[in-house]
Amino acid sequence: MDAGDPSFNKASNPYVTEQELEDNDNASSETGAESPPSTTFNDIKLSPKKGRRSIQKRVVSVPIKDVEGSRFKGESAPPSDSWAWRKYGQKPIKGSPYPRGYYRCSSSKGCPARKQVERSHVDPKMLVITYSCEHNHPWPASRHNTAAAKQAAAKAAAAAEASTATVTAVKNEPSTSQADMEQESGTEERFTDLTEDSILTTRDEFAWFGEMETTSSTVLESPLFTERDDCDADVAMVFPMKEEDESLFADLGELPECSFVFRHQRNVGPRVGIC
DNA sequence: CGTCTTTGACCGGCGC
DNA sequence: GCGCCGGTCAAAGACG
Repeated sequence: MDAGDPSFNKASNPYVTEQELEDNDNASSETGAESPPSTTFNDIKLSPKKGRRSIQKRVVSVPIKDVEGSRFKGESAPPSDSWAWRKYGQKPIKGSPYPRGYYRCSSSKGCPARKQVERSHVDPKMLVITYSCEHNHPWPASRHNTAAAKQAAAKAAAAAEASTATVTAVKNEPSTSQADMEQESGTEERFTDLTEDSILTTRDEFAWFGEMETTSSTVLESPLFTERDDCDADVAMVFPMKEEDESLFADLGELPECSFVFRHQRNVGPRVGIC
């Protein structure tokens, strides 16, 4: 995904919807209640005191049923991805029986990325995740490369023992339409697991993702971003499972039947597939 | 020992 | 102007 691919953006991607900024959470929650997982992109402006002029915000709704049995039962499970997140707060939200967790990117110092995780009060089976980051801010190294990452991986490894199968059982059955998309748009311009799944793509909206390639070699080292061919075939199955990787993907096993993937490809920005 | 989560307090924005 | 609410801070304890 680069400047040469203007078609691959939130406006053209049928799996991405935009919603009113002020209704980010509610909108996504409501959407999640009756529709497949949805995502939204928003550029927002925070108060000057925050020192952040332009914040990119993305709202993701994912089914949470698989999380029910995890250690996050009853909580808003922080979705796993390739980065480390540190929880810095939790607040009960008015109108919702579920608290909202506030997570900060801990993959690198000074990382401005944040995400909020909460259950949809409309549909408790849906998890609403809001990602936000400064516009164009370089995305940090994969959590593979941090102490926190190792610790998280260790935790994940423990959890993986009980859910290793889940890692590979993530629903990612290539659909006909998916295959078609692949052929039409090229293998590097598509996601897997599109059926009834939402997709996040990143271009200008999340340029800071795109900078990963230049800011962190560790990202490229991760099979998440190197096994492109495999990814094309099946997100859940494609990655060679080294121990470390298993740990990483063990987290995925805790996600609601979902493989949450940040893909980073040559000339193509990273993408997030929500299923 | 370093990093994490938890949790109450604090602050600022916004609506009335 | 006031109160409510969301977001963040920071201290304390837990964990590996």
